[in-house]
Amino acid sequence: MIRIGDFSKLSHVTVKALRLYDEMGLLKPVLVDTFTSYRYYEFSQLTRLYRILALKDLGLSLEEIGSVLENEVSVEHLRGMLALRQAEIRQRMREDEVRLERVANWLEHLKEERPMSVHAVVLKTVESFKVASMRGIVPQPPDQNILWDEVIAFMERHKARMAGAPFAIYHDPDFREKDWDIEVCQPVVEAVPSSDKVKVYDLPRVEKMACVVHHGPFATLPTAYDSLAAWIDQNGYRIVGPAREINLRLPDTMGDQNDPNTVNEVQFPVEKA
Amino acid sequence: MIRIGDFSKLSHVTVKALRLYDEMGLLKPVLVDTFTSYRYYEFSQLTRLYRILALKDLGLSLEEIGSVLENEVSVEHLRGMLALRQAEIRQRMREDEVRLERVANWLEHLKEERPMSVHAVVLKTVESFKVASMRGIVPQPPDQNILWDEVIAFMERHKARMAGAPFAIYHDPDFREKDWDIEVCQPVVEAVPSSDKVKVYDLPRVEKMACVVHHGPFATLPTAYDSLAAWIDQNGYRIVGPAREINLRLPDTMGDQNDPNTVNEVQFPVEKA
DNA sequence: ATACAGTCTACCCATGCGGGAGAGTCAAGC
DNA sequence: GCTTGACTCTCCCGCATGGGTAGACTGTAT
Repeated sequence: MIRIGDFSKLSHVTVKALRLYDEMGLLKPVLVDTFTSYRYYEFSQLTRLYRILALKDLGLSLEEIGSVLENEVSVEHLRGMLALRQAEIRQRMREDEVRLERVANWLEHLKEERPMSVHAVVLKTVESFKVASMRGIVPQPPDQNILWDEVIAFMERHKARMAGAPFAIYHDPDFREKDWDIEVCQPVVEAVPSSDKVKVYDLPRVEKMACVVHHGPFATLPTAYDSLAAWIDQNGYRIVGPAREINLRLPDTMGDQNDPNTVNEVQFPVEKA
Repeated sequence: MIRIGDFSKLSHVTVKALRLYDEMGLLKPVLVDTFTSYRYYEFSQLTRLYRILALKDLGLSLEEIGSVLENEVSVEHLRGMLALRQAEIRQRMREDEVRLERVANWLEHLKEERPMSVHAVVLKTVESFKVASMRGIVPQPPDQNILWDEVIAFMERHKARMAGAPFAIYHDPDFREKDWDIEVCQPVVEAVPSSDKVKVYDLPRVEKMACVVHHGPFATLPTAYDSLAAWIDQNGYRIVGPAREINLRLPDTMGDQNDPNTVNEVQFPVEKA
């Protein structure tokens, strides 16, 4: 019978860990002195300890290891646990690859620019939600207020309640001089019947949406598009749908194109290329 | 100015997380009501929040993000942090590969055997330590007590203190019928001068030692070797040095080859093949 | 007898939040 | 003006696997 320190040296497992395993019931000392509470181990317990370490190496939690050691799990069950672990590890490796790519991308970027001058891009999942929308062809983006007037009137007529910031979807796949295909959308709380011009429907969920927030007058918005496009390219994604431009904070005076406090979010649905 | 719940919906960051970022100083609301303690945010703060998320995606801790955002770190420093992250991620991916291999190996094993009938193999690093050793050619392994007698006498003569379990190193690269090249070693606390027969020296550190504990009479020890060899092979390692057989618990009666309570640990230095 | 190394319990810490309790606040509908 | 329901606030606990420390014993060697 040996004391915990020697058992620790033997096994290369810290005393702290041994005490934890004792407490969790994974490895009880053969004897605990009633008066001093000293733990006493046997050499033969190394077998069990090594089993614990082996299972831990596989990535099982201490609790799982406990049930495996107590034969509380069938072979089938254990197989299931391991298969699950396998899937988890593979998942994490995939994530790590993506992360690695992103880090490399930043390092690349850091060569030229001040760290924080770049627009920060985030990927998020956008759930489905209900909008009142109107789509039409307008000469230039600022002319979309023709569409907005209709939607606003519609909202008031139906006493519909807004459920979020208004936004526009730019359906043209590429840049154009005139005749833009724009859909203006206002999220609504509950369904109201569509009218002739204004449709109410559920915008489908988007699995991966690359988003960037832009802060400044409208004229500077293209820089946000540039950053976003560059990020999408460099991180190995591709655009798979129309852009959304969300008006988080509208100009103080309606239609002022130069208000420096305007805030927009630009979004592109993307997929791994 | 919007409340925390709306800011949360906007950004897809939970209220809990926003409160944490506030507390950590990463993202302070523009206004906190003095009486109600309500937090009020601005749309334009989304930019900063997205920066936080982007840095978090790279794997930086919240604390690191804090210093980056406060411009407390130079571009060089940030580059260093990211390079470090890169190394960490690569390291983890390598580990995951090994883990994956091991899990697959277990799944393979589970087809045939009861889960716990296998010897549990662990890899550990063995630091350098001092031994009193004697090496010689003996007809059969049990004859190594000739060597032991010398070492024991030497220990007593020098009043040397033991620093661990005695063990034997089997220097023959393959199995043999007779004339085994065996070195018996007794770890000692401090250096004593070598004698003619018994040498005292530092056994070098071993980076990766594959170890298995065997519990049972000597005759059953070969099964431990089998398990260990199989594990080494299946996990993509190869043996790069002589085996060690550590006598954790010797037979109750000296030299009893059939004591069922004998405990040994078998070790092989290995390398990734 | 004394010194020193080993061991005990018990508590706080880390990470990035999630969950919940209990109390207070805001906006809308009547 | 009052009620109701949805928000929000501040604590506090939990997670997983121990690391670190303090204060009190204990065991062993000189």
